[in-house]
Amino acid sequence: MSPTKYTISELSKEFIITTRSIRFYEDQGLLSPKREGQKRIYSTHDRTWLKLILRGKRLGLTLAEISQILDLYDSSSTNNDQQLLVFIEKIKIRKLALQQQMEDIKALHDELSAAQLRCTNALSSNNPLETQA
Amino acid sequence: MSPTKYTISELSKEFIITTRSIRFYEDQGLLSPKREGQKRIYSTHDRTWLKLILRGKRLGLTLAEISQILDLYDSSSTNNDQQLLVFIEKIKIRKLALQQQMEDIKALHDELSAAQLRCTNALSSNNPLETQA
DNA sequence: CTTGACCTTTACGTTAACGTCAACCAAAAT
DNA sequence: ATTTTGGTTGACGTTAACGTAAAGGTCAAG
Repeated sequence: MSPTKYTISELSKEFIITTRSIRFYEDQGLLSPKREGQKRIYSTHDRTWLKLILRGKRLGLTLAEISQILDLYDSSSTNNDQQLLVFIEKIKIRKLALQQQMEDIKALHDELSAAQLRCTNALSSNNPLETQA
Repeated sequence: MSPTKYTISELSKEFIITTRSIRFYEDQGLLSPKREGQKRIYSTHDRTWLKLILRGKRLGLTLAEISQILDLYDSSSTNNDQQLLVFIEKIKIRKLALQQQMEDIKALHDELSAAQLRCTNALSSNNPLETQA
């Protein structure tokens, strides 16, 4: 069974980040672990949150943006219609940005594939006589 | 016909970035426009390069990473097999990172959709005929 | 001629996201 | 008992990617 509580160093090892980073995320309000005495104790929820943070980072999001997205995850607990509509709008905008990023990735991936092909074709063993640009 | 030469301010307007940024990219070796006297003159090639730079930024890449990718685009002009093999490896690694990013985007997108749904469902009075994008 | 629009270089300032100490505490191992 | 291990809070340092003047060159229009 996977553990239900984690120390800061356990998480830092699992995700290969420094404890400094984890504390920094807390400073910025992205995490709020419980304490046992002085020591931080992370729940599975905290761990999930951390995973989401790191995924956001891989996508090039700033911590501020990630924070906003994390807020959206809890948005359904709001009972204020006005707020809900705001959330829905924010979500739509985020999804559009992701759409754009998806297209960017596809384009870049295709171009890299083309470059890859040119490289392999340019290898002299495959192409003993040609040196076309 | 679209122009074949651009001033720095034309490009800055077209892509909605500052001239400072454009000059900075040149400083970092990502662009090398010709000069007419003192003034920078950008070719369509430079413009394309700039587009690639901005796309890289949208993907959260650093300028250093973008620079390396731009190098890969020209890699087929190399005639050194050893270098070509290095390029091919680099391209593979880049493509793997893109793959990871793609998965991250899909996951996040799905989760946002779920959150979106929870939000619409949480709206107090049912709007029975409401649909969404 | 001088004003204004656009361009230039040089250089210091700023923000985000940590890195890197320092000085400390507290439980566990030797 | 003391060393080791792992944790804590400051607080200052660092890097990337620009922002923001400062100080000036050029060229057409008024």
